Amino acid sequence: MLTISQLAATAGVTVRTVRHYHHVGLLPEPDRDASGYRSYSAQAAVDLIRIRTLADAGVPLARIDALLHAQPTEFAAAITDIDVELQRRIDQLTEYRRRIAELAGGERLVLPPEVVAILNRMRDLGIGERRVRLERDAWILMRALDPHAVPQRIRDKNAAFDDPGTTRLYLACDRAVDWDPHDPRLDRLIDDLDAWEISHERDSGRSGYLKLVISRISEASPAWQRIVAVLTHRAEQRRTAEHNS
Amino acid sequence: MLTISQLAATAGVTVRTVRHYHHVGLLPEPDRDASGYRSYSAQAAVDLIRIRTLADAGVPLARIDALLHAQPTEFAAAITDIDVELQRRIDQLTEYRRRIAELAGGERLVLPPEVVAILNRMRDLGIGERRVRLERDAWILMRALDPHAVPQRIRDKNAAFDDPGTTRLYLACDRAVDWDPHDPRLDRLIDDLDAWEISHERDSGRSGYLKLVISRISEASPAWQRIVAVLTHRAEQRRTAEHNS
DNA sequence: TCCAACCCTGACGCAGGGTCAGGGTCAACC
DNA sequence: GGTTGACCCTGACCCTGCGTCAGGGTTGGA
Repeated sequence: MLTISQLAATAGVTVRTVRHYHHVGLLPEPDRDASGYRSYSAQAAVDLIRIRTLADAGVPLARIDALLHAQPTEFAAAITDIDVELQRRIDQLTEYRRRIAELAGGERLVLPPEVVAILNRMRDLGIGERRVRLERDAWILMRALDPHAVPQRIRDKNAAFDDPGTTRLYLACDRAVDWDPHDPRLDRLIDDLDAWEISHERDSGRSGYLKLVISRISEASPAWQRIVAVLTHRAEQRRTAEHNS
Repeated sequence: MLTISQLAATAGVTVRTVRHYHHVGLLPEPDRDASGYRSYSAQAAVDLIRIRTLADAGVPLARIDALLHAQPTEFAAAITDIDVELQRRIDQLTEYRRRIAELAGGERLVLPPEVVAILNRMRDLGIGERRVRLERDAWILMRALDPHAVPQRIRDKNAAFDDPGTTRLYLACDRAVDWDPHDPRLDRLIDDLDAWEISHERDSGRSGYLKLVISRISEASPAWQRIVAVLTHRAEQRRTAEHNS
C-alpha cells in the first residue's frame, strides 16, 4: 500500500495534483488508514499514470474521465483524434520557431513577402528609412482596411519603380521631406509632379492618385503638405477650364 | 486609423485579447476618437504582432514587455532560449504521442520493459490473467516502495522461470488459487513448496522468500492463505529444532 | 523526547483570456 | 427619421490546472 506522496512520485506528479484529481472526481478516493491518511493500491498507480498520459497529451481533465470509461471503439477513435491534435500542435510550434527567428527582422513578420520586397526596393533606391517606415505603415493600414486592394497596389507600385521617370520623382519627393515649404526647388518639383499626374491620369483612369498616396503620410512634413495643397489647387483649375471650354 | 476589431483581426486575436494587453500594460492605450472609441496606428499592429509572436511561443506576458525593450544582445540571447524551449516542447509532444499510442497496451506504460517481459513470460507459461495482474501490482508496489530492489528481483524471477522445477511449482500454485483450502491436493503442493524453500534458502541465503512473494497477493485466495500459514508453521518448527539440537 | 518529514483540510492566487450585463454609436436601408 | 445589425465601451465574474500558504495532526528515526 502506498501513501499519497509515494503514489505521486510513481506517476511523476505532485501530491497536490493527486488531491486535485480526487477533488474533481477523476481518481476515486481510496480508503484511509487509522490516522486518516489515504492508502493507495497498485491499481491507483495504473489509473493515475493513464490519466497523466492523457493529460500530458493535452486532453482536458473533464474529458479524461469519460474517455477512460469508453468502449474500445470510441476509445480508439478518441486516441486517433488526440494524436492528430498532438501532431497539429507540433507543426504549430515548428511554425512559431520559424516566426521567432524572424522577430529581429523588422517587417517580415507583419507584411507579405511581396510588400517586403517593395520596401527593400525602396531602400535600395536610396529612399530614407523614415519614408520607408511611412510606406510600411500605409501598407499595414491598407491590409487592415481594404485587403482586397492590396494585390493591385503591389502591381502598381512595382510598375512605378520599373519606370525610371517615376522613380526619379519618388526620390525627389523623399529628399524634399525636410525642405522648407518655401524652398524654390519645391516649385520645380511640383511642376514635375503635376506633369506626371496629368500623363498618368490618362493612362490609368484614376484621378488624384498621387495626392492620395502622399496625403496619408504627409502630416509630418510641411513641404509635402504644400505639395498636396498646390497640386489640388491646380487640378481644380484644370477641371474648371475644361468645364468652361 | 484602425478600430479595435480591425487591429485584432490584423494580428489574428480577439478584441478581448487586445483589451487584456492594455489592461496589463503590454500594449499602450491609443488615443480615442470623438465617441471614445480606441483608434490605432499601424505601429500598434506591428507591436501587437510582435507580442503575439512571443506569446504564441509560450513566453509569459509578464516577460514580453521587458523583452521587447531589451538591448539587441539580451534580446538575441532570449530568443535563443525561447527557441531551445520550443524545441524541447516539440520533443516532449513527440514523446507524448508515443505514450498515447501505448495507452491501449496494458502495463507497458507503467512498468519497465524487462518487467513487462516477465509478465508476458508468465502468460506464455499458461498462468491465468488474474494471477498475472496480481504479479503486476506487486511489481508496481515494489517500484514505488523499494525501487532499488527491482533489478535484482528481475534477475531472480528470470532465473526462476529458467528452472523447470520452479516453473512447475509456480504453475501448480496458480492452479491452486481456486481450490478449497481443504483440498487434499493442497497438502502435496505444500510439501513440494516446503522442499523448494529449504533448498533455495541454502542457495540464496534469503529466508522466508517464498512466503513473502505469495503473502502480499494471497488475500484473495483462501487456499493460498492456508499455504502461507502452513509454510510459516513448518519453518518455525525447523528453527526450533535447529535451536534444540 | 525532539525534529524533520510526512499527512490532512480549506482557501486564495495565477495566466490568459471567455462571457455576460448594461449601455452607447455608426451606417445603411426603408 | 426610425429601425436594424454590427460595432464600441466598462466592469465583473467564470474557467482550467494546479501552486502555495495557513493551521493543524502523525510518524519514524536519532
